[in-house]
Amino acid sequence: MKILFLGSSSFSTIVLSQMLKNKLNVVGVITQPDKPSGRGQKLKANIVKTSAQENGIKVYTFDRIKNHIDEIRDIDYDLAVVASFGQILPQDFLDIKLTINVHPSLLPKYRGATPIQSALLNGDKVTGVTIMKVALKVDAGDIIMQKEFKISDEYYSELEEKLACLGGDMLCDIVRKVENRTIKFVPQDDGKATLVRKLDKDDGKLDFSKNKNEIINRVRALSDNVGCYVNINGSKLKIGKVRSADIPVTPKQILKNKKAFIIGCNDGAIEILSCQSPSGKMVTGRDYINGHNDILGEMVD
RNA sequence: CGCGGGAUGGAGCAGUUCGGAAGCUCGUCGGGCUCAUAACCCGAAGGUCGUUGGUUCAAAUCCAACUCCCGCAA
Repeated sequence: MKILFLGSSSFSTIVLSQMLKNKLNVVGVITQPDKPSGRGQKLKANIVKTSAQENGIKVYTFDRIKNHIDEIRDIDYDLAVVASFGQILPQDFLDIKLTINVHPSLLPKYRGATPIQSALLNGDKVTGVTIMKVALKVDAGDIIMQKEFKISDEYYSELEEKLACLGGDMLCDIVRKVENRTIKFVPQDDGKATLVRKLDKDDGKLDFSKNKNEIINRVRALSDNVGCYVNINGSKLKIGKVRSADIPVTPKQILKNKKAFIIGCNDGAIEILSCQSPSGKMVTGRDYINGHNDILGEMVD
């Protein structure tokens, strides 16, 4: 079965590599064109493109897929697999061949752009991967297969990788079902659907007047993608990893302790395990305190 | 040519404005104190201040070029 893959994020890359590991026959990859990014204005190839080329797969970069329908019709494929592509697929494309999507949530929960972050942000114990037929309405297509995944204490990137691998494995079964014509479609219950929006920098600001779990969940969900931060003495401090600390501290206050970087919150305290000041590298909380012992006892915002 | 910050003993930082004996908080090693400690006391080792060149009696500090690192914005 010849597969055409569409994706453009790190999640896509992992799904793709898992598919290749599972010996699925990926004949082509469609992704977004290179964009200027990073410092300077360097044109940076997106990771899906790089990864596909390394594996000798033909890559098509289409800014708007609806402008390239004829070219796609000329591609010889049987099934299109979409994973975090970032473009809404037009009906013209869906009419060509069966198109399925790998979505890292238990649909109809968390339709939209940030299913993984949302699960972490809400402190969910269980999430999962859904593979469904792509419909015009975003993430609303009929479900083909769904598997649960128990969340332990993963951060975003770890959970993303695990779910992407799970998705890549599920695709194996699905391809087999398509070949055997035993594939079944189950409509989603639109009444139970929730939609999650994109997150931006402001969502990464930590509020230490809130409870421990809320803060920790936010860091787990956002610190390694959008980024989490607090303001100390007027400058932003990026937060990497945190954990709960069993010491009573005034909310928002930095504990006067030279051995660890601990900030009080509503129901206890949070230890900052790693953080990064502007211009600096990500360092351990201990190292940060060593170089900035003047902030001990200060309040964060 | 998108904007900006940085490179100082093993770690994280100050010192650079206004050149003139290498400093802070830790770590390491040795010793002491304590029932005990993310506690304390004493002592020691460890740096050609990113690289190259320039100015100067004198450069971490001023000038020039280069290398590497990072934040923002996309």
